[in-house]
Amino acid sequence: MNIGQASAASGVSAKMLRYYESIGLLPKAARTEAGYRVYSAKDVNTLRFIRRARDLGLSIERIKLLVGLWKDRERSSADVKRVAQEHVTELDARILELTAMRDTLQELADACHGDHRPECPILRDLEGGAQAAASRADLPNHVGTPMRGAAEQQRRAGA
Amino acid sequence: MNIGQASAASGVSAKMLRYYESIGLLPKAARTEAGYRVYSAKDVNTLRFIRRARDLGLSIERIKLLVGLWKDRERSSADVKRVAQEHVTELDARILELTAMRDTLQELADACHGDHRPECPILRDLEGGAQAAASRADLPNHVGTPMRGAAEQQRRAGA
DNA sequence: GTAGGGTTTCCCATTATGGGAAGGTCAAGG
DNA sequence: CCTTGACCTTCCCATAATGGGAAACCCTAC
Repeated sequence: MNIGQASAASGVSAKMLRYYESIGLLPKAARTEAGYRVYSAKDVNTLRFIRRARDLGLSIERIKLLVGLWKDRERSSADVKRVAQEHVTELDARILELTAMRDTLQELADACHGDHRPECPILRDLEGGAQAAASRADLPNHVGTPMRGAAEQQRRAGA
Repeated sequence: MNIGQASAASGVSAKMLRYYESIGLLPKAARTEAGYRVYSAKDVNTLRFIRRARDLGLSIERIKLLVGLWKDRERSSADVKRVAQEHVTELDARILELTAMRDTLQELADACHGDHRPECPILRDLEGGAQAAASRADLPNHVGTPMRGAAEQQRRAGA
């Protein structure tokens, strides 16, 4: 199997196949005399595994761990579960952040007339954070001023 | 005001101040004879605006638009609202994706014993996507096989 | 043998951010 | 007046995962 065929069979682009090999997620593929990479059906299985793990949003680093556990007959399911659970925790955190942003922005947009006039609560809020935050302190589910920085810096660091 | 003071007053790092200037989000700052950047209270206002917009997850490109509208006395609130609404739409899409991932992974983790034994539904699922997808077709809120690719590719393209 | 399509490697770009080096500046204290 | 430490400057590098594209090579069918 050529790289193109392995790519088609696994749903992983040829570009990524080479990349995964280069970073050690995949072992170095065998080569033909001409230097073409050669893949087996077993390799395609691994690729599909990786593809599905990526679809679940797992990072390459975590996928490396999972592939290792997958190939290890002696693994404990606890190890696998821990990796999965860590990712769920991160997803939850990210979802909370995005939801807070979404809700705040939706509230502001709802309060905006959206007509030809220049008056706009969205800009007013961005302009005068603290004051505006006080004025919408009674609204539910918004990104409060004290929240800013902390969670945000986290997200940026993690991303 | 030096860059350090503007940074402290706005919550935007000095590094980012220079970066924003380099990409044209900020006008070129005035300089002292020695070449130090100089900022005014008005500049700090703009920086705070940008900071808050970033906290709401807006991209630099959209913030450029918003800053433009903000400074434009002739703007229509409809223009501002549209930009905000576009971002809400993207946030919603991302939240849906992450939630689907989260739910699928949580279901798999819940089904995993998490003990010393190697048997693990998580790995089984990653291994045999199609079959596993069929076996959990009755479960709610999971990442269905037909969903994969489409939404995922979108996310990756957009990210 | 030649055309067309697959492959290889290498470099570049993306997004927004931080780290760090080498060197200039400024203010306070000796 | 000179030193010291804190600040500033620019420039390069790194991040995560992916795509784009060029130049050169290979293979197969006609």
